[in-house]
Amino acid sequence: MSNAYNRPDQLSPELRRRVLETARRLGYPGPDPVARSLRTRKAGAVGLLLTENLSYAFRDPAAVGFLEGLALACEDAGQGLLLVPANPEREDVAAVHRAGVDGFVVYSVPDDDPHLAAVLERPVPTVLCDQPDLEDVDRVGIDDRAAMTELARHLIELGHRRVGVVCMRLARDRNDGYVSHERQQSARFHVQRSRLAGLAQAFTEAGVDWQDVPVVERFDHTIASGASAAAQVLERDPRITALICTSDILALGALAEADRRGLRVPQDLTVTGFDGIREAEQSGLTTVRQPVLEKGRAAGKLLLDSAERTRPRSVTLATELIRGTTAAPPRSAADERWFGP
Amino acid sequence: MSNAYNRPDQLSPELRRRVLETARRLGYPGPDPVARSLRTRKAGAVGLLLTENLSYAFRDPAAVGFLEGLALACEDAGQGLLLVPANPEREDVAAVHRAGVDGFVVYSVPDDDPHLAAVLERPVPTVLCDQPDLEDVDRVGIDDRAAMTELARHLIELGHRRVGVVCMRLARDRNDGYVSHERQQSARFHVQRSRLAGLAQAFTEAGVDWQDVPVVERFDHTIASGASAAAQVLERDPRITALICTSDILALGALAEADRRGLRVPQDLTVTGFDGIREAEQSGLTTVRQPVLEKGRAAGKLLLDSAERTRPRSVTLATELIRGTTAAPPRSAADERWFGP
DNA sequence: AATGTGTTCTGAACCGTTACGGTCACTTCA
DNA sequence: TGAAGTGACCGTAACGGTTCAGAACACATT
Repeated sequence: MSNAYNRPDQLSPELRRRVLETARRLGYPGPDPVARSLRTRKAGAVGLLLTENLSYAFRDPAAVGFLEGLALACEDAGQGLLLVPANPEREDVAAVHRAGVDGFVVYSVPDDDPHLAAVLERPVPTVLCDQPDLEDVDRVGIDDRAAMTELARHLIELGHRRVGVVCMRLARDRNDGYVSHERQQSARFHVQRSRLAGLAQAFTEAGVDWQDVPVVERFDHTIASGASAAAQVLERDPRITALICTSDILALGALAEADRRGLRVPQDLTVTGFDGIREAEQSGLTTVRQPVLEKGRAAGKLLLDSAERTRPRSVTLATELIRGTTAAPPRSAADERWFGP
Repeated sequence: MSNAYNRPDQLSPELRRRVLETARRLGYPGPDPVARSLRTRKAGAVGLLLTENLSYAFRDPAAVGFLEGLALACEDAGQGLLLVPANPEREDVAAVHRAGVDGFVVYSVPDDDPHLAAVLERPVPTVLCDQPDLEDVDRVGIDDRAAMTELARHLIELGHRRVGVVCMRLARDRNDGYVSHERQQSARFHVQRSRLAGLAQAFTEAGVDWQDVPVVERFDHTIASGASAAAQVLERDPRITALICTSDILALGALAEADRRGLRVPQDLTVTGFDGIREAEQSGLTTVRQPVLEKGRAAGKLLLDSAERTRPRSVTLATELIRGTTAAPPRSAADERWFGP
């Protein structure tokens, strides 16, 4: 039976014909993929875990880029890509347990995510993306911290000393508002933690007291969130000369808010992002371009070539600082800095 | 064993503890999802078939919107979403056979696609999207033909009579160039066929000989393709006053080409699209907005509520004509029309 | 003590496939 | 003619769960 479908060379054409003929007559729909998977111990698919509403992945251009790269790698290997429905609100890990896959890619989830723990318990290879190094697990990512430090130094060189920060969700709980120093350091999202640390380092080195820098967090990663967060920063300290956002999406919101307030960018206020999505570069934002597609592809390859080399392996991709329409701080602000307020 | 994990009420806490304890000691990784699927006859996932390179789905905003909606529906139902790697070049149907899913959504593939045939042979519910009605299969889509007719009438009202068309791939073979009348009618992609038919009807009714209207096809669905196709149309007949594209992506390319040629839009040339993607509406394109997200969600719901109602069912969603920066034909062209060239 | 009732636990059948080894017929060559 | 070799075909045992019938046991009732 099996041979008739999958191994035509193992039997005579005559028999094969006969088998297929009766199969059709009996209404046999062809070998069952699940049973086959059980027997061969291969699901023919890769699982993707992202702790966001699944649909979010399609709204964030950076995530879409990552998906595209990952899909590319899967396609090359003839593997399916299973999007695992992991709702961040509910702690329902069942979906992870039920996923019939040969391996997992985990994309930017908090360190303490129960879904992540569930994935690691499964006896299949796993690749972590945008996560800290974990024992015995493959990893792919960028040097968020160094990239952000570079961006910060660029601003510092231009003369910016009074800055504000808008960042994404730092942990699983919703905390829309100011971020304490403590919360910054104990942030559960590796990416956000690293980026903030990079900023803190650069500005501290430049003699700025990081404690005084307002950092505002938003749970939802949308342009609207970016705008409202920017507003909150500007209300706390209207005299900041640069608004650093930890993602382009947030930065686009900040741009909108600046516009609403009649602030010219970059003359009155410099805004920066992170990721290098198309919309951001089009709008002239200063940002860090990271190879999201390449990241996805690398994650897929790492997973699918699991045999290769000694594991765990770690891939760090290069980033590039995009100098958009940044400007020196406005005169008044610069003067203030030199002569006091 | 099974009970210890899934049915805690069926056994004493003491035994459950003991079972789990020894399981852990033996390094048992928890129930195997594939074996469970085999027994329960549920894969817990929905398959998505699109005959494009998988990664393409993430590059086309309309497709991304569809995916988002579908993902939304799957998430609600706690189902995974499996992207089936179906390469349009190779006729490798194996991936369809190997997909462990409880049902399929098929998104805009040609009528004669072998992958589609393979899906229909599988004994699982299926929902077709942007496909013609098929016996015994659920369907969701829009009225492409009527929508395009409406758009055409709008142009006709403005006075456009000399138009050109840029369309997407009409069949599985690559045919970058002019499209014969015959090829138009026998197009294998339902969506493209319907849109062309809608145009033909409206313009014929307005007294335009459809045979004279240049229609140029492009295999790849990219902005660059749109631009080159627009160039081809304009070379064939530089005096056209409106360029109708069957997708926004192509239309964006046409806009770029118009710009390159120094043609002002819409004063010198009117350009229209189809889909209503964000970039298109931002650039003021006249287009038909279709609810892509809703389409994906509807497809998912239809599939997941398979029990409900009598099948097959058919859902047709509403579209909306977006009147962008269309203009009447330039004077010269209008004059020509009245007084001859 | 025998019977009934309810609970906890055990064992076996089944899901549909593939891998493997064995049977059998038939060819080849000494 | 018989032994060895070849290839086609077939039967069976897993794969790892879930489910369900019924065994075993505890306890209450007559």
